[in-house]
Amino acid sequence: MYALVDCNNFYASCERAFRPDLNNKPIVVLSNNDGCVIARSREAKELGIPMGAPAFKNEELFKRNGVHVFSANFPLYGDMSHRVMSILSEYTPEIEIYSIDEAFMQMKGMERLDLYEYFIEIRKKVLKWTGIPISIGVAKTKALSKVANRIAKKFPDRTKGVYIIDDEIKREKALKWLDIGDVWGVGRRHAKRLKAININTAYDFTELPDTYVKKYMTVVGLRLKRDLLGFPTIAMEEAKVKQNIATTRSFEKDYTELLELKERVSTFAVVCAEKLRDQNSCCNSIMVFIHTNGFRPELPQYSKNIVIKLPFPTNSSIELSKFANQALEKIFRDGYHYKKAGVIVLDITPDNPKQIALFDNSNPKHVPLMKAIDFINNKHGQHSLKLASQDPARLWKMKQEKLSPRYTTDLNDIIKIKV
DNA sequence: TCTGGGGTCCTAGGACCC
DNA sequence: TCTGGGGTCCTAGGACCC
Repeated sequence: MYALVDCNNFYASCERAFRPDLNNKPIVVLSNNDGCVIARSREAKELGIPMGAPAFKNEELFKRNGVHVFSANFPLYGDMSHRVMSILSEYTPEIEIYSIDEAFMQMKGMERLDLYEYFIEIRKKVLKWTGIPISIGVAKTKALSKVANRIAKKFPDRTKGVYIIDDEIKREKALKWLDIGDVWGVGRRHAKRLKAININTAYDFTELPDTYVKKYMTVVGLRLKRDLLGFPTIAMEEAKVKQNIATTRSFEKDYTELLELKERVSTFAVVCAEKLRDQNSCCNSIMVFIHTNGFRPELPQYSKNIVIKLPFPTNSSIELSKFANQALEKIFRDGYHYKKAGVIVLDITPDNPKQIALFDNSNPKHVPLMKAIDFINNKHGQHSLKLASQDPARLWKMKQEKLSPRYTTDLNDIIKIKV
């Protein structure tokens, strides 16, 4: 059996874990720059606040209903995620961390356990140790465990947050209940096409001929169909190094000068380099893009990206910053109001062993230098040391007016208890 | 005034090889 | 009249996930 464990309203729950006064109150968490709603507590969902709603369009609604608004605090969410996952890891040797708030657990060899009781216990422990409520779906395949998880979430009172699909009757009933658009792996496009031919539920989908599924949804759709039928087809995946790493941001205001953009791009490249070193990788290509603000159609629009093939594989902040700025100079045009930029490192290869170029003119001194920089930044706080091409004052330059403390990752922010 | 950020996989078609 | 067969690599675009 597979279990899918999913944290309920994860970001909102993280904020609430340290603010018990917000129990049963509506909470929303905003994206970077305090832009859009990216998480809602149950109470906020019940107020009809849609996912992705721009914050500035909903200020009235927030105020009227006493909604507690938070800027995204990713260091907090990342750390809380880590805590939840490490508890789950104690209950099975085979776990796949699928996203910041979800994990698949394979329960091979545990057939004789009372799985319902087992997961109820896990749920209690996670709640007690972290303050995060979770829902758990269990079934014969990964896709079906996703379905079971939806049922656990939808009917918390009846399921106590754990639902198991363990026979054919439950499987059929669940699939007939689930709207096709809510099936894992069926997005907006496929849902629309399927509904047009009167395929409305997950069950209808499993009745389609293989040839049709293959034609319109490729082998991906075919695998999904098999998995929903109860034949394990989508396998557990082991943790892999990333194939692409992106660092991109919208700005808090428009930029018009090349110099301003260079500073941003330099910072993004440095962060990409840090992420590369963190997974012991180098990149062989780098992409830089810039955009004007698409929400202001009255202004002239421009967007462009460029990929540069590097002369040698590297994860040096200095090299990547240099190449990123060379790339930027090639695509920058005067006379536009830029709102967003990003750096993406591609063609990622291992740091060791490293394939060196025949005439490799990379500077070998960068390796110990980066080690020293990482050491210092780890010890004295992220980005204590920066390149001179970066703004010494600020890292992201984002609007973050409702930021909560970093309760679990910064000693200065640790929670205070009255005595 | 103000609208996020970060990933994966698959396929078709073009360019090239012998 | 009539013009082969078998490959690889790369890229862009589409679809999906959280």
